Formats: sequence, structure tokens, C-alpha cells
Amino acid sequence: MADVSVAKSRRMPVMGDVARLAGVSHMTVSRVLNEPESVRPETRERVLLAIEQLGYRRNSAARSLVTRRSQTLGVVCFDTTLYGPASMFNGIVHATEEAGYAVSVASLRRPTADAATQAVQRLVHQSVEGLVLIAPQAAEAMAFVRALPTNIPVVAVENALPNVTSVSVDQVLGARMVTEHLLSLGHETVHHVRGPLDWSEANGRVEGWAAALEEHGRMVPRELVGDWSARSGYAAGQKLVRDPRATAVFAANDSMALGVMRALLDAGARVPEDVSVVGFDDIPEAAFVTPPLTTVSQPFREVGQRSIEILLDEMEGGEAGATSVIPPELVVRDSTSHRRS
Amino acid sequence: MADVSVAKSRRMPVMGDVARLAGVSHMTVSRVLNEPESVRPETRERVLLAIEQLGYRRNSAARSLVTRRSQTLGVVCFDTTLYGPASMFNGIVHATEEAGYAVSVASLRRPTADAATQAVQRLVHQSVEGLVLIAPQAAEAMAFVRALPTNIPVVAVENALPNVTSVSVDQVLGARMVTEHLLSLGHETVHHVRGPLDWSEANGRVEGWAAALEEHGRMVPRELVGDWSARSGYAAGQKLVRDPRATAVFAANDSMALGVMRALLDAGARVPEDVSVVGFDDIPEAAFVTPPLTTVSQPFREVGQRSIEILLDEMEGGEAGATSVIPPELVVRDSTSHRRS
DNA sequence: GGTAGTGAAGTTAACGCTAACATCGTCCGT
DNA sequence: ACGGACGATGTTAGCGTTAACTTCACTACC
Repeated sequence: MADVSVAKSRRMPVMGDVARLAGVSHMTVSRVLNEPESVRPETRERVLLAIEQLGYRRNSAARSLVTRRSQTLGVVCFDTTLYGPASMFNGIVHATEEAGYAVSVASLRRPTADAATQAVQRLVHQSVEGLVLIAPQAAEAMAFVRALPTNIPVVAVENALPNVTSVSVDQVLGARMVTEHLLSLGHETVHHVRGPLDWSEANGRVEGWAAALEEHGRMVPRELVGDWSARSGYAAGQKLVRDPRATAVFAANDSMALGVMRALLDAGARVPEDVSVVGFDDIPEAAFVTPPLTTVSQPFREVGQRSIEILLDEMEGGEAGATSVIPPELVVRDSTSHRRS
Repeated sequence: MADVSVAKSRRMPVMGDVARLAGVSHMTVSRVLNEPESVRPETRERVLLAIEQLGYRRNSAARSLVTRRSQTLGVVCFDTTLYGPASMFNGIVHATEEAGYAVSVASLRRPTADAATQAVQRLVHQSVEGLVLIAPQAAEAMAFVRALPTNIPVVAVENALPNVTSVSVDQVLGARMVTEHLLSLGHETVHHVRGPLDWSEANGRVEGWAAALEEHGRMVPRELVGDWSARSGYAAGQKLVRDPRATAVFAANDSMALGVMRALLDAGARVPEDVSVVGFDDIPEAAFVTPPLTTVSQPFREVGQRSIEILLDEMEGGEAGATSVIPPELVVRDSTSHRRS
């Protein structure tokens, strides 16, 4: 009881309180906090001491009211349960905090233009100073761009939007590497289980895969469509197992690759003896599943961190619209082998 | 003159602008926004129209300066790359947005008391009105509690802290179910690969496992320690494979279970014929790995959502300190089977 | 018909901070 | 020794909202 009343009566100290204790004006306190060099060391020490004694913390609402800056960056994301987005989100949050900004998140329940617009609006309303988009669905992207307030800098990760700065891993290259790896093992062609139609990453992977096949003069099989989940990979695998020409499968991510392998195994086919399977992402479990999965490693965290670097640069007047592409890396394990028969 | 008006219209409109256009005072505008019923419908319409025309948005900094509320909840998290935390985070963000609050995130790079304190401070400084802790390390927990400002409501997920409201899945029960499932299959005892020593979830699982074994009068083998990663599970598996009595292994999460299975397989043991393996979490891939993994399903998203419900309730004066426990569910797949001698 | 009561709007004063200007010594060059 | 420049601090005036009054017109009642 006593605790409560004490806590209540003890109002949070404000600049004026600090000033009084230090024997200066509140403006000097403000200066100590904002441009310490402009205050005489002796005075500064006194103020700092008073701040410490009172446990003073500057009120950020008042500060941003007058400066019109919030020291906050906004992150729009869709599903942070997927390994890739989750890792990028982590990288983004860390980098943002390191830079002294707060992180405000808006999440999209559904990939609709409306939801996207709302999310951006919400963040803008919080006066974020910059925006990071982790929402790789192309349809959305368009909505975003329309909803964007021209005055605030934006960076999109893993999604090339017109007129928006973006950072991404070279999906086309990654898919190329996978396809050529498989071709080099003697497979006649490579089948592909792609990601959702509206994800730009999925499209990039399809592009690289098809391009590599065409360059080698191979047949380009019709791709199967998944939704990134192992379950959808399983469904695709069930179809593939009926096609004797499908000796090599490139799944657009590791989860789907797992599903494909499961379907193959359930149907009595062996991996990699009968069918080689490759994933994408290199989730931490990839090396430990059965068989250990050949896949493409993406530096997700770095992508996230890099996006913040670029965003901050843009906020300080750097030019926008640049596109930064980071190369992925093929990791060969045991789910791929030379074609037999 | 024209310049001036253009310049003015370029500036974000404020309440006064809306008021002028609607022919009322700024206070009426404020009322329309805060307590619409107190304004005559006719006037209200006029104001609403003016708001629409000007594209007016209330300045949240000014608002929170005077109300001393930020309409923001803070989330402290450690590693949102792990499936569990990522899912809970998702649930939390969704529920928070649904309730009309903004979400501010602070992430811990390292599980130290210092980092924890800083993270909480950062959020408090942003005047969050409530705090959710997704940081299941016990050591940390203590630091949090100490750093906690007594006046702002806190909910911890997956971590029972003294005097702090918490929501969690019944880890002890889950581990019990696993152990009894294995025992019922005829295994003499169950070996355990636990999670990090400072995670309360890991401790709960150890507790349930040991209790179940003891109740059945079985030997309680010394547990091996992992760090949740498949790699650490692999290391544990390499040790277990040398012990002929280890016919049933309970890994504290699915990733480690995968690592254990890999090590077993690499050493020539078959799963489940020679050794049964169980995980925990039921990651979406669990049903599709080889062999499909028996595990415990946890309603992560619901835990996240529930934590927000409770937090909001507490913010509205509900009593704090309650503990909400949600039961998990055993999912039997193919990585467990009767003991064969 | 006068007065209290009501509902709807307006006025004023914070909220805690920073920008911009004002003040006041002090040091300098000539 | 004097005016100007400079460095350190103080004073004042908002930033855009809401809380707390105040005003005013209109109703209701004895």
C-alpha cells in the first residue's frame, strides 16, 4: 500500500528538476544531452550528476513533438515464422538498435493491397523516419508503392520494387547454381517445385532455373507450385514420383524439399540414388535431415543488416533507388548424386 | 500569397486547420476524434469531412505528450529465429495490432543481465504501456525483474517469473507425455537431451521427464545438454549411440531430435527400429522428415495472443501475477516404436 | 417569467522539450 | 583602453494535443 502511494506521488523528473538540482537553466540540461561540447566541462559534470541522481530520462514524446523526428524505424513484415524472413528480421532489429533507433513493427495478416496500405499507414502515423519492407509478394509490392508517402525513405528486402531501394540475394544466380550442379551430375533435366506465384523470390528462382536449362539446351519441365510448406512439397513430390524422367528435383526452399523427399521415400524411391533433391535457404537443420540436404545458403542476417545501413544512408540524404544484390552459395550435401541407370 | 498558402498546404495539417475548414474550434475536432457522441451529429459530419479533405492525421507525439500514454506495447525478445519464439512473436504482434496498439521491439543480442536491462530501459523510454517478455532464460529473468519499473504491466511468455504474470505451455506435462509414451512402448528407460541450462522451458522438460521415470521406478539417466540446435543434437547423439541401453531418446526440441537421429543413422543405428526418438515443438517440417518425427505440439501463436489479452486486461486494472498454463499435445509419428531386443 | 439545469461548443493552459534569439562576461587586436 | 567577436548560458516562444474550465443558448419547472 505504502509502496503504491509513494510510487504515485513521485512524478517522473523533468528537465526543470534536473536544472534546479544542478543550478542551471533547463536549456543547459538540454544542451548537455544534445550537444555536450557546447557546455563547459565543469557545468556538464554537474548536470550529468543531477541526471544520475534523479534518474532522469528525457521524454521522447515531447522531444519528437518539437523535433519532428521519432528516432524510430518501421518494419513491415508478413510472416516471420519462415526461416528466411525471421532471420532477416533479426538482422534488421539488431542493426536498427545498434544505430540508436527504435523498431516499430507492423505485420500483415493477409497479403492484400489493403492490409499493406494499412500497415504502412499505421507506421507512418507513428512518424517512423524510415521503412523496411520484408514482404516479398509482388502484388503487395505494388500496393505499397502506391501507399508510400513520398517523403519517407524506404528499403525493400528481397523484393525489387520500381523506384524503391532494395537489398536482396541473387535468386537467379542461386537457382542457376543448383540447376548446373544437377546437370553436371548427369541428369537429363531438372524438375522444379516453385514457391507461390506472387513471391518475387520464387519467380527469381524459376527464372534462374529455366535459364540454366535453356542454356544447356535441355527440356524445361512444367514447374509445380508450392506454398513454401513441407506439406505442399509433399503434394508436389507425389506427382513427380509418377514421372520417370524426374531424376532431379529442385525445390524452391528447404521445407518443400523435405516434403518432396518424404513423398519420394513413401513411394519407394530412394534419395539420392533414384532421385536427387535440392532445396534453397540452408536452414540450420538442413545438414542433419535424412539425407543431409544439398541447398543454397543465403546470408539472411547480412541482408537485414545491409538494408538498415542503406536506409540510414538514405535518411541522411544518400540517393535512393539503388539495388544491392548479394550472392548466395551452393552447399552440396548428400541429397544429390550422379544419375544412375 | 500564393506561395504562402502552397507552403502551408505542404505542411502536415493540424487540428487547427481542420477546425478552420469545418468552421469550429480545434477542441471540437479533438472531441470528434475522442468522444464522438459528445458532438452534435451535424457538426461531427462537417468535421469528419474536413478531416477527410485535408487528409488529416492526429500527431501521436503531441497526443502522447499530453495523455502520457503511447498506445504502444513493447516486446522484448532474444532470438526470433527459433520456431517457437518466432511463432509466439507473430501471435503477439497480430493480437497487439488488433487491439489498436503499436508494437515496439527490443532484441537481446546476448543473454546477459545487462543487455536485458538495457532492452527494457529502451522500451520504457519509449513510454510503452505494457511489456511482453519472450526471453525464456532464467538468469535473465531475474535481471528483468529487477530492472522492471513497478508501474508498467508485464507479461512473460514461457517463463515463470516471481511476481510477474505469465503465460506458458505446460512443459512438465508435455515431457511427461513423451516419457510415458516411450515407456508404454516397452523401453526400459528414456534418455534425454535437454536444452540450455538457463532456459526455463528446458528445465520444465527435464522435470517432467525425470518425474515420469521415477514414478515408474525407472533409472533416470544423466541428461545430455544441447543448445536447441540440430548440431548440438548431433553431438549428443554421437554419445548416446555408444550406450546400448539408450533405446529411447527424448530430445528437448525437434531440431535436436533431428541431430540425434542423424548421429544415430550415421553410426549405423536405425530409427525407430533400434532407437526411438522424440522431439518437442512440432515444427511444420516434423511430419515430413525421415522418419516422420514423434513430437509434442505447442500452440505457440495462441500463447502469444493470450499473453496480449492478459496484458491488456492488466493494463485496465486487472490483477497481476496470475499464471496461465496451456496444455500441449503429443503427436505420435514414425520415429518411435516398440522396443525390439 | 425568472432561474436553475442541461448540452454543445469555445478558451485557456499545460504537457516536456528544443529552436532561436538575447544576454553577459571575457579576450582580442589596434 | 575600447569596440567587436566569441563562448557560455539564460529567456521566450512554440510544437499539436487534451484537460479543465467557461460561455452561451436553450429547455424545463414552479
